[in-house]
Amino acid sequence: MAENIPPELASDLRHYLTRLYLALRRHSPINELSATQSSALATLLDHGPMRMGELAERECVRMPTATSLVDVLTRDGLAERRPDPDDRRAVVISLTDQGRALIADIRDRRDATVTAALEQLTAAQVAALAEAAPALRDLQARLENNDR
Amino acid sequence: MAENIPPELASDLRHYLTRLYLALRRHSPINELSATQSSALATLLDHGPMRMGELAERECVRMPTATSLVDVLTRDGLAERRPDPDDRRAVVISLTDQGRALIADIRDRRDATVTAALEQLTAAQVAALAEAAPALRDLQARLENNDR
DNA sequence: TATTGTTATACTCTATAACTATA
DNA sequence: TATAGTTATAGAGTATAACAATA
Repeated sequence: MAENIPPELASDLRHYLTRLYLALRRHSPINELSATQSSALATLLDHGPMRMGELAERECVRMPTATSLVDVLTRDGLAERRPDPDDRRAVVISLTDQGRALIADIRDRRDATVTAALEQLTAAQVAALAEAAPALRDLQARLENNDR
Repeated sequence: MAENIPPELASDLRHYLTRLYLALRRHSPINELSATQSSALATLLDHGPMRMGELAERECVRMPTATSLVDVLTRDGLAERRPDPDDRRAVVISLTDQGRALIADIRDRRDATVTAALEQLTAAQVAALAEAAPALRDLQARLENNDR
């Protein structure tokens, strides 16, 4: 494990990461979906149909919040509730074809935005980012784990 | 400028950055300040007293939002309004000593959280992150600029 | 009894529109 | 008339508490 952490690194990373997220978020498609909604759709796309409780947990929200979120997605034809055949208390949330197409399209356009920004960096900077990507993933995992 | 962007890099970075932000955000001090409030305090700490309109612009919110945010900060003794001596329509927002101490303390604790996670990575990973930090800063700047 | 989900209610954050006071 | 800020109002997102149906 690392021992000599450069003194400013934690502060710099926290600052840049926060700003990057806000910049990315500002590129969220206006007039289409909120960040909350697109996050839920992406979770459903990546992990398949799931029960309300699992969706709430993955999105780090409480059940009533998930209920009202799914209400909106259902109203807009992006997701649907079905009864769970194994447990009549439960519902299973799944994407509609329209929901699947929309979130895939949004992802493509967001990736294109980041690619366009990357193209304005130097080749060395892009290489540094590619080198650091796995460390970013692990850093995130550590933060999540230290959390719970 | 870079030309050959690795195909998965944009997608990976977007994903890790989003998750990292959410993980960092979850470490926000509970029962103390919301993300919105601490962001405003940090802006006031970094840039000194400013008028309501400037605070709104820096926080990327509209004026009524800034007004109610400052209402809360004032109510809690973290900031204060003063008349602008040069323009009797305007107010100047400044931190109180209590607000300054609180935001400095929050920053220190957030940095400590990130440092603790960094210490669990390998030395090579920490080096890769330190190497990539300037590129993260520039990537953010490009995204902001492409935006406006 | 315990669990799954919904309903009721409330607070924060955000916005637009209308207003007041001053420039 | 234009600008700085506030007030009025509304909608999204979040929470806790209380409830219904089922396990």
